[in-house]
Amino acid sequence: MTIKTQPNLQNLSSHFEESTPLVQPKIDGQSRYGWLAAMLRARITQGEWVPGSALPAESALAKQLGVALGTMRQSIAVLVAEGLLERQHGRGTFVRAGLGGASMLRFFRFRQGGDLAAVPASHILKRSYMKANAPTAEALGLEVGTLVLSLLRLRSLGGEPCLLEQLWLPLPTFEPLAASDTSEWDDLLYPMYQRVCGVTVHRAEDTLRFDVLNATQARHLGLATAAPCVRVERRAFDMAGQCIERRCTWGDAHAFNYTLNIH
Amino acid sequence: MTIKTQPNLQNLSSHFEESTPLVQPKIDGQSRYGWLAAMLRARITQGEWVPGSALPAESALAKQLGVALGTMRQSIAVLVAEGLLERQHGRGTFVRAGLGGASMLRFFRFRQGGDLAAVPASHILKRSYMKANAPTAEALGLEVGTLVLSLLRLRSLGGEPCLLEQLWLPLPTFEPLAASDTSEWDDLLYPMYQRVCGVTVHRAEDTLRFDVLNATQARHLGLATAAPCVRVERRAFDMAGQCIERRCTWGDAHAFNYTLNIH
DNA sequence: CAGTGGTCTAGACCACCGC
DNA sequence: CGGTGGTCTAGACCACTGG
Repeated sequence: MTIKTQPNLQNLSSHFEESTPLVQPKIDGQSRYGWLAAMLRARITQGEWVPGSALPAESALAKQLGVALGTMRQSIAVLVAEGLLERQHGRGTFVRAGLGGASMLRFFRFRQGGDLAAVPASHILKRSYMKANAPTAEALGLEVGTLVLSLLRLRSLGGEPCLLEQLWLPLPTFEPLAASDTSEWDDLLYPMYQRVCGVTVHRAEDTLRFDVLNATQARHLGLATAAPCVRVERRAFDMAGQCIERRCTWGDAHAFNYTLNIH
Repeated sequence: MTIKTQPNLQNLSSHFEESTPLVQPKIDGQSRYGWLAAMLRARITQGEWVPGSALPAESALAKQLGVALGTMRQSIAVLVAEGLLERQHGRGTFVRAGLGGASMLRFFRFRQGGDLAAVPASHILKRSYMKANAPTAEALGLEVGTLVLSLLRLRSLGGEPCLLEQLWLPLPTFEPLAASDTSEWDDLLYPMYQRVCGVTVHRAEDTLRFDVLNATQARHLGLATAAPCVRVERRAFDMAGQCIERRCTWGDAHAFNYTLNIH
């Protein structure tokens, strides 16, 4: 006769009053690995293990939660597929550090000298508080008119301007960026969001459109007014799925170049 | 003591002289499921199971090949991830029918009346034999100057032209398309490739660029000469990874709209 | 070397499908 | 109902990493 052991929930009662309970009820009809994955997901998004750090060994987790090793592995595989975790043979299972290479350059061919991994220099042209208009409010899940932090930013490669960006960031999360000296900022924003504001960008959604430059945009990019451009509207999300950045990027349409695979 | 059984290779010797041997040597260092996947892949791409048909049950395959069920499942999972197979709970494991919804419309917003799944009507403007130029030869893996079949095609939604396409197809594979009445052709080419030429389009690679229309293109699309457009260059591949179509598609840049997710 | 994830086994039982 | 894929177990052994 086979005795089906029940998962073991002890040692998990130290947290309470969290937004997502760390010990979740097993929804009827849900697989055990799906339920394990949901619990791990909650513990990760709530910061029990910070991005870049290692989880306990799968064997330890399996024993702690009272499930078989294979089941534990399956639940971890779910989170790896979601991009939340990363496994390294012989080293451990790690919380992913967040998006690094989400460069807008992926949509353009400004590459000079074959340097595909070049990071364009960043120059903040303007920083201001601003009332959210309808698209920004909708993106960030705020009421129209809520105060947000807005940035105007020019990115250059080899001294040549290539991309113009406007960003809208919710408060008070990004309040730390309102005071610091913009000339000291990094060329990459997302690692800085993490370091300065404690926000990890885990996923982004980019929408591409054709557009023409207005006079101000054209001046910044060194192009003619009404020159054709590609406009990328991005929404970036943290690990909990909350949108924490709206961004519009403009680049010369003649430099546009993007390849994708269809399966 | 544990006795490690050796995989069983009997009942697989009926084919020989194939381009990829159905019974492959197990490369040293390769996992058993990787080796099983390679053998299944060869049997699929060589037509042992035609697209849309079912494979034997995983339990039968595992027994036939002398491996544990879990190992068999893992090898099938590889091919599912590659898009070669599709599993349906309670029904079976099937060879995927090929790309159907690879419409170029994904890049444009011509949708009228919210009908997102509308298939634009197809009209063949021209069909001719042509010597492959450098880009076409490179794409199809032919010598420059090799004869290929070329098509000029206009796609319309609600009577309004929206996309202009030129295609280059290798011979003799697509010879059957050279004779038939083009007014009888389907609106979707890929299912027709499969039915008429026995070619399954399994994967495609699309490269997007900004361009302007020449006079002829503009006339067909009902736009002005030199109007801004987006040009999509596609290479389509069969199950064996061979490029079997080169295609250029032009559409109004103002209708361009594409969203992608970054992880 | 100890500790990690990766592979593989041989079972059991469950959930879904179509007849 | 029989046949399919999906879940889960409790082990064993392998391969990689780092001190």
